[in-house]
Amino acid sequence: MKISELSTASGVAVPTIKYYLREGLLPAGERSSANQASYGEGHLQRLRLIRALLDTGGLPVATAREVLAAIDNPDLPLTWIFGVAQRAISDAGLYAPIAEPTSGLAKVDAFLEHSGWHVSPENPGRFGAARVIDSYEASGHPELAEIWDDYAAGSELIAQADLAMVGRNAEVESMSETVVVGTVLGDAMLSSLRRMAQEHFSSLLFPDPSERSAS
Amino acid sequence: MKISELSTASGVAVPTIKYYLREGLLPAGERSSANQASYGEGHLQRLRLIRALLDTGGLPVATAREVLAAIDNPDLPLTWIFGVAQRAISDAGLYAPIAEPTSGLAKVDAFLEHSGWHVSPENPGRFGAARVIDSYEASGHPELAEIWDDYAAGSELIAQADLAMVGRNAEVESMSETVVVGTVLGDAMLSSLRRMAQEHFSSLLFPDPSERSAS
DNA sequence: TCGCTATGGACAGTTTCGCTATCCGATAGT
DNA sequence: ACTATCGGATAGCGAAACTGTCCATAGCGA
Repeated sequence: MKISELSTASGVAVPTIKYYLREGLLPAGERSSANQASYGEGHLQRLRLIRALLDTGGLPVATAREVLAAIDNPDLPLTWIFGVAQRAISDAGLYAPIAEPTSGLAKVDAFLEHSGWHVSPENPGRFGAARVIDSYEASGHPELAEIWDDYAAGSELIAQADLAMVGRNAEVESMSETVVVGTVLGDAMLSSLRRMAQEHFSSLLFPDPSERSAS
Repeated sequence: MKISELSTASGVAVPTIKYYLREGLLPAGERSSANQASYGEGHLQRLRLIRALLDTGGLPVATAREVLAAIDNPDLPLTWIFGVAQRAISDAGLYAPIAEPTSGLAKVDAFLEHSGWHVSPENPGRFGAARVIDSYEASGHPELAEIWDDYAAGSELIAQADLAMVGRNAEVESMSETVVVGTVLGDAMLSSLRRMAQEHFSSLLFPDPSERSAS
């Protein structure tokens, strides 16, 4: 397969593929001569994975490169892959370490204490959650932090499902890829499900006769 | 308060405040003369809300403008505010309507059918979830769709908490603001909680003696 | 009152990101 | 032999979110 065929097969424009090659997201094809390279099924698969991470997962290109490098590294244990995937989606400033203690950080740590969750201090989620709580307070809506326990209960279910997936077929070769895709796309899935569930319960709480009264 | 004082009080640079004024995120100050305007406590509060939506919620400026306009409109019923907030965080292409049926869309609809969730066809979450499932499949990891039920159960808990918050104090004046902040920042909160819960259950499943063995 | 500084407003410039377009010299295929 | 592609390198583009520069004017201390 040459680059133009890879392009039509994947739906990704040729210059874009060249860009991904340059950026190291996609490994180079097998060079058959000075100006000819051939790409295989693996390249097509990789390209689809790239688009999933970028389009659906919303990762920046630079981050996708790191994640893909982690997938390609066979020496990384699976538990590390989880961490790599986490750090990847936590690239943004939201999850960056917080230097000095804030009110939100204290609340997060208090929760970790009483819930018994075993979380290291540098977990990006710890900083992200702290920042969200601080934002609740800064924007004048501290009461939003009250629903923390229900959020945590939901997250627990979800994370257990995530881990169960790993535990079930930890031997599978492509497991690290599954972990990455699951972690990266999982956030998008959750947001989508929350939107739907919100509408569902909203329609129960506030039945609106003017809209979709009969199903 | 003049603009420079508003700047130091909020930590937002003066040119940035001017930018927000231009973009209509922040209402103009009260003009006292041709080159003097004074800003009040409300402006400071609004600025903090803006930063929460942009920085923590990750909204683009244009979207934040729409959300803020919805908050400012006293005629919108609370149930609509929910929809506005949802559409706001669903601005990206991920949640855009899908024209022709896809495998993912069929799976989402099948779930809605058997779960009894009452969700309108144009709910952005429906398209987002469908796209994620399609990405699972395209990237070669369709097994990830298996955890759907647990994800849905978690989302249900979370959405119920969201709605309970509204039901509890629906009379409060700033409720629409609370709904928006809660919906927009809720996604960030959830992602953070998921990161922490993942680490917690990961450490249970794969105890790693080399790392934080003693708490 | 004088003069310095700050102000509000308009507008142009900057940076980053993710592509996209243009060249170029070297084949591959006919 | 000749022309259409190919790969590779480099430059350019457009959106987004600021940031910097100007300028006429106004506040305010000396």
